[in-house]
Amino acid sequence: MRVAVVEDDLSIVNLLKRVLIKEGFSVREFSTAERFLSAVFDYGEEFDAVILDVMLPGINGVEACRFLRERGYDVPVLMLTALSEEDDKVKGLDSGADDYLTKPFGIRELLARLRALLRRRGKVLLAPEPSGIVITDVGALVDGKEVKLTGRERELLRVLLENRGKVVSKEELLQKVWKGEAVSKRVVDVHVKHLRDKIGDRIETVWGVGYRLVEGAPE
Amino acid sequence: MRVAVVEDDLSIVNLLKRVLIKEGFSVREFSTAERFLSAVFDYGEEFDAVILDVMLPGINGVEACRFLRERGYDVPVLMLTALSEEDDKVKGLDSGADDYLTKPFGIRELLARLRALLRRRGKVLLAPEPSGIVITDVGALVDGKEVKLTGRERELLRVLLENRGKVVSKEELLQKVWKGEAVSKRVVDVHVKHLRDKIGDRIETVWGVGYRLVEGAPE
DNA sequence: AAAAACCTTAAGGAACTGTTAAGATGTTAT
DNA sequence: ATAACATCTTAACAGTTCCTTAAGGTTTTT
Repeated sequence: MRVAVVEDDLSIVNLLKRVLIKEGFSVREFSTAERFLSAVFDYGEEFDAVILDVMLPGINGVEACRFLRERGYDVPVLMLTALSEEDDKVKGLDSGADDYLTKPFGIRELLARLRALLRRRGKVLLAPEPSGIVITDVGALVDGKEVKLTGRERELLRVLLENRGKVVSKEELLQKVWKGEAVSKRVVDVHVKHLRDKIGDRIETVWGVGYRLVEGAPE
Repeated sequence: MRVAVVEDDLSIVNLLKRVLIKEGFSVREFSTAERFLSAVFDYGEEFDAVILDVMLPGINGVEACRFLRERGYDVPVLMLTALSEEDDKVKGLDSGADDYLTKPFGIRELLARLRALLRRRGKVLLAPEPSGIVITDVGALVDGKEVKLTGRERELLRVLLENRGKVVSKEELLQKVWKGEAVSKRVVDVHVKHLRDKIGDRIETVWGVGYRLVEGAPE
C-alpha cells in the first residue's frame, strides 16, 4: 500500500513516516502540493491513499484535492489541518476529501481512519471507474444507456478509458488499437469522430498531441 | 530543503527558524546534540543541511560532527559558535564541518553560506519550492486553476520553471525551446507575452539578458 | 536625443483536426 | 452464390489552431 504524505511540517512528516512505515505502508513524502501533483501527472505515480495537509505554500490542499477530483483521480484523501472551524471542514470535504482530521490529532485515530478509507474503497485507487462509461461485449454502457460500438471504436474507447483524464497521443492509440498496422494517422480522427457521435463529446482534443477522455457529461 | 538547527539558545533558534522558513526551508530544531543524533540514527531522519552550535550541554557540536562523519553521514554542516579563536575554528572544521560562523553573525551571511554549502553539494537549491505552478499534459495548473497552453508556451514555461528565480537568457531559451531552429529572437518576446496573458505577470524581464520566473502571485 | 531592447498587435501561412463520402473488404441473410 | 449490410480505410476539402514575422509603439540605456 502506497501512501502519499503531502505536508510541509517536517515534524509531522517524520511522525507519519515512522508510524506508517511501521504499519506496513510505503510512504512517499512531498513538501508541496506542486510536487505531489507533478509526481501524479508528470510521472504517473500511483498511490493507494493520500494524506494531504491543507495549509501548504503555493497550491493548498483544498485546491489540490479539487484538481485531483476534476481529473477523475478517485484516490482516498485524508485531509489534515490546524483549522477546526466548521466552515473549513466543509470546504475541505466539498473539494472531494474523504475524511478530515484537525491537528493536533491522535496518531491512532489517524491510522484507524486511514484503514477505514482503504477498506471502504476496497483498495483500488488511482483512476478507477466513475466515468459513467462501462465497456460491454457489444459496445458500451454510457450513462445507463447501451450504445453499440464497432470493434475499433470499442478498442479506442477502452484505451482512452484506461487513461481517463490523461492525454493519449495518436502514436500510442495507433500502437494500442491498430497494433502497428500500417495505417494513416487520420484513421484515429475518423474513429474519434464516430465515437463522439455515439457517446457524446467526452473526448477532448489536445492539439498536436492526441485525445483525452474527460469526466462528466458532454456539452 | 530541510535544515536541522541544533542549538540550545532559544532566541537564536527562533531567529533562525523564522528566517529559514521565510526562505523556503523546512526547519527541524533540536536543543541537544543527543536528540539530533537520535533523530538521524534511530529514526532515519534526513536533512539537506545542519546548523550546529558548538557549545551544547552534553555532547558538543564538534563531537557530534565528528560522530556524524565517522558514520559516513555526509550532510553539509555549518558550525555556529561564540568562540572566535583560530584554534577553535580549526577544531571545528577538522571535525568535519563545512563552514564555521561565529556569533554574533549576520543573518544574511548565514543564509549566503548555507546556500553556498547546498550549491556545493549539488543540492538543487533552485527552489523547487512553492511557485504555485505545475505543468500538466494539457497546460499548467496555476494557483489551483487549470490553464491551457500551446506547445511552445508549455515548453517555455517548463524551462523557466526549471530555473525559477534565476534569469534565463534568450539564447538559452531559443536553444532549449526552439532546439536551434532558425527563428528570430523576437519569437521569445511574443511567447512570453502570451504566457503572461495566461498565467499572470510572473515572468520578469531582465533587461538586456532574458527572463525570470518569480515566486508568488502577481501583484 | 538617439540607439537599443522590449512590448504589443495583427496578418499570413503552416500544421493539425473535423467532416463527409466513396471504395474496399468482409459478413450475414436469402 | 448473390444480395444486402456492416465496417474500415483513404482521400478530399473545410475549418481551426498555432507559430512566426513584421511593423509601430514604448521603455530603457547611452
